[in-house]
Amino acid sequence: MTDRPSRPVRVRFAPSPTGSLHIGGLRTALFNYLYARRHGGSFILRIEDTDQKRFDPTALQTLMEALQWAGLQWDEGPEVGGPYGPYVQSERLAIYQQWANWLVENGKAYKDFNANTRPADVPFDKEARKQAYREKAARNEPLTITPPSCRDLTPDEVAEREARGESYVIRFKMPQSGETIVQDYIRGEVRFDNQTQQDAILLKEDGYPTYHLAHVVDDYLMQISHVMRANEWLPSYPLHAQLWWAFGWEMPIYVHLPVMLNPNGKGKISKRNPPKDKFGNIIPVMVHDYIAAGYLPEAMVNFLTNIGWNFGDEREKFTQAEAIERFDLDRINEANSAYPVEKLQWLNGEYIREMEPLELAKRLKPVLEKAGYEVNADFLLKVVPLVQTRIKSLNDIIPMAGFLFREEFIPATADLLIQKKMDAAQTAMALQRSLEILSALKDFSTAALQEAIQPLTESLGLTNSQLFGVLRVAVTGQTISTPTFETMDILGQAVSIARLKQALETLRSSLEKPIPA
RNA sequence: GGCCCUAUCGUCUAGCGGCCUAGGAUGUCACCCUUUCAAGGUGAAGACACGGGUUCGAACCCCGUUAGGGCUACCA
Repeated sequence: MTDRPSRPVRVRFAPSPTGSLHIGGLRTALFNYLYARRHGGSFILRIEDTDQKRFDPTALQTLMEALQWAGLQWDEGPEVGGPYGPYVQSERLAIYQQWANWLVENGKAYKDFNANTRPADVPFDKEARKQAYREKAARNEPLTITPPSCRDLTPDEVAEREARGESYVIRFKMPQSGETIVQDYIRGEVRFDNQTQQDAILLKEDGYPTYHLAHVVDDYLMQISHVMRANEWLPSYPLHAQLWWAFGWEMPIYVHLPVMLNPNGKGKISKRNPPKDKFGNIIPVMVHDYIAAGYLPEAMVNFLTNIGWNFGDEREKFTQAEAIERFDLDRINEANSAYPVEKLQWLNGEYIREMEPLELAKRLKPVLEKAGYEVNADFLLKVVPLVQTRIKSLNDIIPMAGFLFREEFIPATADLLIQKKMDAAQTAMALQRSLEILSALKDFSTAALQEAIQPLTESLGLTNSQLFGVLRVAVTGQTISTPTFETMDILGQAVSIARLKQALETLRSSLEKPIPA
């Protein structure tokens, strides 16, 4: 098989709007998008909102925001429209009902009136669910209501029960013997024994379709050429294939993508059990958390493209345009992968470092403003070179250089001011002498500061690290900060000197205090 | 429990029967640079899950075991 498509490429991303976009969903969308662009095809966004219980009115907007942030513009779908709309499934109910009835009329599906045999709610939690299945199996109880007794009702019986106003669902008549052989682009042929299959519900009691029906009908009507979806759908693929065959429609190519697992490889990455990094920090799962955390869309896209697929040439860093040029289905991995967050950190840092300072400033501005700082563009541009190699995410600028944008200054305590192998008296002396020099300075530029202060290390018998460290903490209030002289330059002479004096005061009062026992 | 998928350094991956004494990246560690933190430079440690086949030859093909993941809903 080759991934040269035999018909116009039309792929879709079909999320269920239950919240913000999941990071795994973004990757699925991305693979679809890359493939569409690679072959000059169309990328379609379809909203699968057929579960009224999980309806979230804000989700659609958030979802589209996330896709747009990542630069995945859809050619057809909500807002942009298209020739095969509507693209929201809840607006297509009549279509699904029509086709469900067509299946019934043609003997491929049937009305099931046994609403009272509906199984109790399946536990949502994965472990609990698994446990429930195990227990049922141990008691030799049927796991589900198979086979439903309405499968072989006569037309008269059906008409009679319908006339009585009994509610029903429409179930698919799955073949009860033989096997269903399906083709997955990545895995090849997969076989399922039909005896292990059940008659899935296509149309619910409320008239809404299930995913199974809706996606087949829509993919047909929208002329989808490739169904690229997460591999958790593989077990229901035989159902879907049988549906295509029952309708007599030409099937698209199905591509079951590997999924992303928690960083420790245990379980699918999920927001319900948020994964943690090695420091115990929660790793975001939703795209919006990454936006809020200051990740760059270009880094995110690069990162995600590298999981389950790789660029080749041993290149880790590439643009989306470059990825489009050589994206192919044949090199998609079949195995799931643990979510490698640390690579995202690294890549994000790489993108920050190679960015034009002006561009970085533009992206940093809203972050600072969100933190409550007023930002002068020229001033920010002076700060950018000092933070560019030091931040891995946009938000890192707050702890690193937030003090430059704050009105109020939080002075350091004496123990922070005192550097390694120094005492309070020595530190005070260093500050005193520095103050004398700096007060007299006419030129307060980085180079001049360096030149003026440097000789002091020798006369005080200190290392650069010690003396500059004292000044750093005095001026920034932090032990980790932007470089000392550059920072003083930006802060200006008056502010710098005021802070040095303040530090000196802190040390003097600590010297006067009796040493605690 | 049943069914399905998967298995190369900690992690993401290259490899598609001889180019493999298994390559890259990240992470880790060491050293250099150094004004803290970074960045940068140099280097090190680190993997074909296991057992059978097939073959002159196997990380690559087949079978089994083990492990992981998924599905088993009137959720997608």
